[in-house]
Amino acid sequence: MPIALVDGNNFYVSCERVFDPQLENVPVVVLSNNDGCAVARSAEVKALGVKMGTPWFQMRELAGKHGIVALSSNYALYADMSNRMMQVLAQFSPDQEIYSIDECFLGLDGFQNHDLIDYGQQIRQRVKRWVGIPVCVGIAATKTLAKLANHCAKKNLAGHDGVCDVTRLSAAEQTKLFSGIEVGEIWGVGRQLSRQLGELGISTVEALRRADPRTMKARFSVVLERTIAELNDISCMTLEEAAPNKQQIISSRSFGAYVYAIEALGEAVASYIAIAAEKLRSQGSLAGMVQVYIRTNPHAADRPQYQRGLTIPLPDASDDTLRLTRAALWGLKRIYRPGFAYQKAGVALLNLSATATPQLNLFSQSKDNTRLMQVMDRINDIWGRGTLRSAAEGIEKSWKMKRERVSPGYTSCWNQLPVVS
DNA sequence: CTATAACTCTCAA
DNA sequence: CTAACGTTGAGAGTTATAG
Repeated sequence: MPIALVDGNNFYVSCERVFDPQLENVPVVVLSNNDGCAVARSAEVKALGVKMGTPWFQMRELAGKHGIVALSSNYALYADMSNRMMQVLAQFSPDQEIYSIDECFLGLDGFQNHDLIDYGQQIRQRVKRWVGIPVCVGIAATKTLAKLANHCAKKNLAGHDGVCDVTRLSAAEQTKLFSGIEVGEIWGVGRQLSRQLGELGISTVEALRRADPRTMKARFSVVLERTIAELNDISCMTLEEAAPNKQQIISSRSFGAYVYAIEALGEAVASYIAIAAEKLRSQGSLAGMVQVYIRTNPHAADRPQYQRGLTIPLPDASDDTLRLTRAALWGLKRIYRPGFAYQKAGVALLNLSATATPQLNLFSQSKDNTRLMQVMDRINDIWGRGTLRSAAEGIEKSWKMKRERVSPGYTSCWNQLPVVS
């Protein structure tokens, strides 16, 4: 019955520290794509009051004063470290749900005889020793409570140094613990709900736990009703071990500098299609519609604003990068307006269906380049993505995102390994 | 009218 | 020197549309 939620401590920062020990005990932030906002903060940075999502330019002064090291995000590195961590964690239970890049649930059915706090400590030690990443472990009867327990473990609200087992607490201890935690910490309770619950006088976990499920369902939603049940040890969310195929695949990015010309926008759109189509093929799906969208910078209030998207239905569902690209570029031509400073473009593949049973169209014109796509995927898998690509993606890619402080590909690129003498 | 498609809002990491 | 603020995906609920 018990479930553990294992979560890496400021995961991206910890990944960087594994390969550069000089970052240990130093304030470190990892920035989002385009070096925009802080997406991971070391404990030292959190102590300086830097909030999640703070734009880098806003904390620049503080960073200078306190020697904050800022790094561009290096997703190849984090994905690799994540895989290693998940493999180690899988050794601790036959039931694992990988929930995100840095956390997973472990089903602990049949482990009731173990000392779960001790088991949690073993998990922490092994991941630290074998992968180098510090993690915390929350244990409870439901996923929602396990997430909450993990929060307690991270904040060390219940002792036991990085592990919190809620099932071991008495009713009185639970009441005390939950009374001290804001509702917003609960999984599924975001900004809007926190505010509205607050207006009803429900501002702590304990208050929501005690709220009447029927009333709350009527006032808010089934989702909140389920959350309340989960807070009361009634499990409503099962462990999902196999990730289902995506229903939509999106690829979008901000540019390193403003883009004005449709030619550059087209290169970006073609590049994003290539990324999305690769994911599409890897899950064995076909796309029935292609969406393309462009926008100016909404934060630059003094500049003229423009934002538009278009969804293009395909005559036949396809996974052919070249066909999807043609559709997207056709759409781009329709929505493009000259004279604007574009900051971002994106594409989405929608209406996904399985490759095995393609919907046949009586009026089908062209055939997909199936073999070409297979060859392209193999080459790019071996030599890195973008090695073989359509000319539409462009060569220079002057629009590509800013990554001024990226760490080496420690685990993914031989010639970026630092030389130790 | 109903069934479904399309869109909006919220949440999460 | 200046300007500079992420990405991807899901689900629920609402609105628009087709038949």
